[in-house]
Amino acid sequence: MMKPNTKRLAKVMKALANENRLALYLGIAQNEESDFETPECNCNIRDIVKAFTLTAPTISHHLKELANADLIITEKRGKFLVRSGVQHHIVARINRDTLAEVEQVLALARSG
Amino acid sequence: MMKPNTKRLAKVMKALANENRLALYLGIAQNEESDFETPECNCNIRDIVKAFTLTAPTISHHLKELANADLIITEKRGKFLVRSGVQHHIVARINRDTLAEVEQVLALARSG
DNA sequence: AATACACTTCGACAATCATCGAATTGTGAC
DNA sequence: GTCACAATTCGATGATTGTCGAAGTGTATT
Repeated sequence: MMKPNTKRLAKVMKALANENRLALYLGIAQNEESDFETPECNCNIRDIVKAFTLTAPTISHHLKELANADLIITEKRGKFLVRSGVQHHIVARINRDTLAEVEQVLALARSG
Repeated sequence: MMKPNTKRLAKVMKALANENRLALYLGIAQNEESDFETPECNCNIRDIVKAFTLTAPTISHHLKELANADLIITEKRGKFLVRSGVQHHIVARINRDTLAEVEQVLALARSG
């Protein structure tokens, strides 16, 4: 079994080590599934973020951190439809490869 | 499915978010299996620690942090056999319950 | 072009953290 | 009791982090 890249893994863990950032990540996980592919989705970051008390700069910072650890993939979408309330700029989804990486190492730890 | 306790989970992640501490944790995982139950084991913390460049206080700090996040369980063992080179004070093993907790949340994130 | 949002970048600041050396405590050997 | 070694506790210190408000950028509506 390959020795895990602790440096890289630690970076991923660090990205999940902040309560708000973790909640953000899990929030994205819950929303992405149904909405990401549909163009009319109102599943942009904003919808998730509304539940947080953090300011926009902080959210932006956290998102960058998650993306930087390859935990999420973000996309800008330029569809504005203010009248109908659909105005999404950024959508995010979970990067399953990274998730799998982490799970693999943990499984390795479990079995010695 | 129960909403994950993000506060607690973030604490666990934080304990794994430092490269050295993560390596320590994985090192324990690798060693515990074979040695923890045998009384003649030379699988004490010291053996693992030898590979690190960190000083004793730092190791102690990291171990406490891991234990505090319920990631490992430590035990003091008072067996000294200096002649034969076996002198172990502390042995540690992985807490599988916590590991399972983490894996569960990640699985939840994977499946949306 | 002017307005309206959504988001990012840029300092700034307090809080937390990783690490160390020195001193202390604990445990077994002699 | 004393010696040797293992581990912890106690500051101290430099580095990193989470958060913010202010200012800037981009994009679409009017």
